[in-house]
Amino acid sequence: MSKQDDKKSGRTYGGMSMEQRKVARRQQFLDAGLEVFGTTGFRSATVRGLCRQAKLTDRYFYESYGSLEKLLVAVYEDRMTNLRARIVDVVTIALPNKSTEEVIHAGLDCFFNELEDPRVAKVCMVELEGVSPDVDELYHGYILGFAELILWMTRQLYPDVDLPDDEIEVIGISIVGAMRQSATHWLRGGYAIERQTMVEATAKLFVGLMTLVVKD
Amino acid sequence: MSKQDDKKSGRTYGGMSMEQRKVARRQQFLDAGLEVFGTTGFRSATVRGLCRQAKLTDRYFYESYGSLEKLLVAVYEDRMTNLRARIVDVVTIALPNKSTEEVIHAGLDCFFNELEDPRVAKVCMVELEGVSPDVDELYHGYILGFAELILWMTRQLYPDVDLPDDEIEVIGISIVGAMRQSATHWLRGGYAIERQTMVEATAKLFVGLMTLVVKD
DNA sequence: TACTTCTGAAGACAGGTGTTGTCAAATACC
DNA sequence: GGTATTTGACAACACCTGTCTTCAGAAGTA
Repeated sequence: MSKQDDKKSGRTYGGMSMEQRKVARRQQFLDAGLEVFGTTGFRSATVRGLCRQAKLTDRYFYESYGSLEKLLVAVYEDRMTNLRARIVDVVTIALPNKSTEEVIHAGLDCFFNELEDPRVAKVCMVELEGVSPDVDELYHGYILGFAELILWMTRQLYPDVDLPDDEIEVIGISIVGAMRQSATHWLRGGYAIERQTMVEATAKLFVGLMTLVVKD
Repeated sequence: MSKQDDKKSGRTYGGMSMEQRKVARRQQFLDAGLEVFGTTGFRSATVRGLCRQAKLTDRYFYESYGSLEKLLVAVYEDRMTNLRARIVDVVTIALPNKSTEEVIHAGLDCFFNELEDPRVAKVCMVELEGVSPDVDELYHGYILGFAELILWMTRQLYPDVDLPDDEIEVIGISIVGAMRQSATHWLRGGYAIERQTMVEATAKLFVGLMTLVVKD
């Protein structure tokens, strides 16, 4: 109540304040999580192995995240917000000037570009499936959000699409699934396919769908 | 070497021969596996819980399958061969007489019909992802096979599609991904969406793609 | 009925993991 | 320099799971 309002003194150490050390450690765990979950996979991950990777002690892991599941979610959300933001950037820049096909190509190229890091691809495309009910909820929430993002972009291009709402939702989800599966395929094949090819193939799904829907 | 060639005598018990009892037990585990993996999920499954569900002892589990992973694969392959066979049936019957759209609708309706059992949907759509490298290999082999099946059907309808091979492969995989994701969405929503709606929405992906590819 | 085989329940054992506690060394403040 | 705090390594503990063994009783066979 007097001078120090914080219960924990929080003095500086190693040239960093308490707060700085905490965020640094969180970042270390985030990096280690991407490495471990993105290579060995979540299922075989252990707290000890993760701390070894992060070069930190178990205690800090429990202080920072508390469970492997929470760290997994943190890593996922970190990369997904990044991925999403980049796509939104690219597309909103392309929207006013470019043709429909060019916008689609730009968005997909951005998508596959971000997933060219196999660890990111693994964490964002496959590792979250079936971990726990909570994670499932969050994961499919993101997928739905991604679908809505795609639908929003589509409406920018074709404001007069006339389809039942539930069908539109399913179509959006399907497209996300298509992107997910093709990205997984790309990853599993060791990125042997050219990114250009991935973009053009998936773009055909978009374009085909749109020409169909608009001409309806 | 004399009369009994089998090392294990294999006499009858409970009115069944040794062989009969073995296949019966394998089936019991298969059923229990579908139930456990399809509801609680593979990750939280244990040998003990599975045996309780199957009403059999641990020993028979190790005799019949040996590991949860092998049982999971067995359950998966069992349902997938069934699913595949039904779709092939429906489509090959529809192919000569019906229009393209009708064939696509018939195939998709069959697909979603089979997945209306939530346990089957869960096992076939989500549970195999990221279990182990071996299972991954097998799983994505099936996905690839499914993609090739779809491509084969497409060629029956449009023999003169002219696209690079690698693009065609990615497109096939994408379509499987679309079906997978929409089915997962359907499952997660407790089948609130009409099957009809699922079929029509995903059919638009097919039809759109084909009109685009053919008109190229 | 006597004997062999099969079954089911339970327990024993080892290995791995999450989690907490201990303690010496490093670092900062006075 | 002396003292308090922070850190890192490691051991300890409890728990769960896979796996194998034991053993009494059921079911068939002679």
